[in-house]
Amino acid sequence: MTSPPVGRRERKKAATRQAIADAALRLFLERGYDQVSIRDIADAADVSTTTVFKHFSGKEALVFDQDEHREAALTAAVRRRADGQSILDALRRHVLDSWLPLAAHPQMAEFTDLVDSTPALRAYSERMWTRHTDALSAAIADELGVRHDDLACAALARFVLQIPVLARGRPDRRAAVEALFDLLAHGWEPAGRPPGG
Amino acid sequence: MTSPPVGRRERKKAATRQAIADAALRLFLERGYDQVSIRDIADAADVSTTTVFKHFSGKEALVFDQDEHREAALTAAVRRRADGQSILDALRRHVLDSWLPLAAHPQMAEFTDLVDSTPALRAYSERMWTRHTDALSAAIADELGVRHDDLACAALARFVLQIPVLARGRPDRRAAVEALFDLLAHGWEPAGRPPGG
DNA sequence: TAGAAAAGTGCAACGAGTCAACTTAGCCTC
DNA sequence: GAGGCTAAGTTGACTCGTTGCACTTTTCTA
Repeated sequence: MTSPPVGRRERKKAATRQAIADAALRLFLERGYDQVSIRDIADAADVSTTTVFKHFSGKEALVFDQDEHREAALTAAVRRRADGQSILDALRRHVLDSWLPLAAHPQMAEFTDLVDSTPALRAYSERMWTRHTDALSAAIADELGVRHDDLACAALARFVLQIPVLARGRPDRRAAVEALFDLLAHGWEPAGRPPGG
Repeated sequence: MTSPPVGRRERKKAATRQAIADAALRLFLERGYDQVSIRDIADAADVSTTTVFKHFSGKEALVFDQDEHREAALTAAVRRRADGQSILDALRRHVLDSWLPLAAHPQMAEFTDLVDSTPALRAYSERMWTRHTDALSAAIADELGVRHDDLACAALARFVLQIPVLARGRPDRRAAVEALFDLLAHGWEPAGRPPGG
């Protein structure tokens, strides 16, 4: 994935970072997020608390350790989609191919429980998705040849990024993702089916 | 609006609360959110920091002082809509009638600037809207006669509540709200107009 | 009038996060 | 290989949001 650190120095840095992340995850799963302090984590990783903050921007970031590629992958899915494929279908493909396997991974279960049972982490997790709205919106606008602040593009980006959040916790995630993309594609009031009319 | 506090005690309590809120807003507008501490506010309102937290759940809550009626109004808009009106149209009416006038109020301008320029407040503001998703989703499900965890209802509630967020900062808010409801009603890919196809 | 209940105070504490000064260790160049 | 540069890590003190506790004052009620 990423090129391995070459010097001893960088290897040690990476090792320290990993030790912190490992200790944090272990303690969080053992005791719960709120019952673990940064000091606990620093002690377990045998570093000082300031070192923890040198490697991670905050306590929540210790839980979500890999977010770099998401934005790039997202915009690439739009920009490098197959000929004739609509943007919405490209995004549907991307979510189905990239996010579903991750979410379905069995090792992910207790991790997901941790996030779902901690309000601070739930909020942070949603923000992680929605952080990419601007980039995705710009990519869509480029592809459609409209201005970057186009309202429909901004809305589409925002709503698409809510789909993983909405599908999380559903028994059949794949079906949920498909249904949600269908709703975005055709709307809640397609001619002849006004809900509650 | 709310029945006026009757006893001396409740009047004093309300006065203290108001003094805190006023001091907070004044200081925030003067110096910026991050440059004002709870202790500053307590001093300005001539109370102790503990008293501040007896009246407000946290620092952000000092900025948004009135959120009670929103949820009730939202679900009522769905449940007590006119005969033959679709749920989506009822929500569109409600947003246009209730939220637009508030947002357009000129006195609101510097307040909006404060919120927009402070990341913590932006995030909190979005959470204030989305906090009502569950209640709105349940109301919609009731009206449609489907289960409370129905996916389409949950998605509709969530997306509708994003509309004020999306419309904020647009030059023509009313047009933006209308356009966004139209998108939700008919989708991004109505037959014959596949975007980017 | 006594006393419960609520409102408020003061103080101390905790945890997250920052800052500045210092040490250590890898790396580079002469 | 010596000396110097730099990044990683340490230390300790500090700010700030937030909570808990013990206490006083005010107001309502039996």
